[in-house]
Amino acid sequence: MNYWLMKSELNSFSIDDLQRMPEQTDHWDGVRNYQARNMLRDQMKVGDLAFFYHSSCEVPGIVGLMRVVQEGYPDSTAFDPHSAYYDPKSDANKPRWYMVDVQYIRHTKRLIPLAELKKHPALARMPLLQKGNRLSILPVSSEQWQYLLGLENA
DNA sequence: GCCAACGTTGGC
DNA sequence: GCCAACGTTGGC
Repeated sequence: MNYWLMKSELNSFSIDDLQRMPEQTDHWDGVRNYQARNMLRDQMKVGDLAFFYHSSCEVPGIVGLMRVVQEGYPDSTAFDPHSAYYDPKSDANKPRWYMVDVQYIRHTKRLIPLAELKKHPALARMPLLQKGNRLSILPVSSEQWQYLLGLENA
């Protein structure tokens, strides 16, 4: 079982949006980075857990938990000329981009800000905190996962 | 295959 | 709005 952190811009898709979806489930579409694509396509498994992370907002940070409920399959928005994520070079017969389905579990007890994560030596190795890392899908170790859950009550 | 130019991400 | 960091594109 793997752990992940998935970023979404607050004003494009928030954890509240996910909670409001039917079955509190949605596909995580629009990822257009090959490293992230590889994780979506090859590594994320049903039952994996992920933190929901709000980016590009006043206080970026971890806001909730979700579960992978459908493994990687082709991201249909890549084939839709009307989608903001349309990629004319992605061939439906040989899909370039993938998505998974995720289900809302709960909000964290509080927003855990990025600035706070940076203060914890135990988290220093998190890919999220590495300089220049812009990936929207990031792995989290089980130790880091447990540690982060502990911060909820801090 | 190199690399300059350009676009995007995302914190601040 | 700024800008650092990184990825992608395309000419050569």
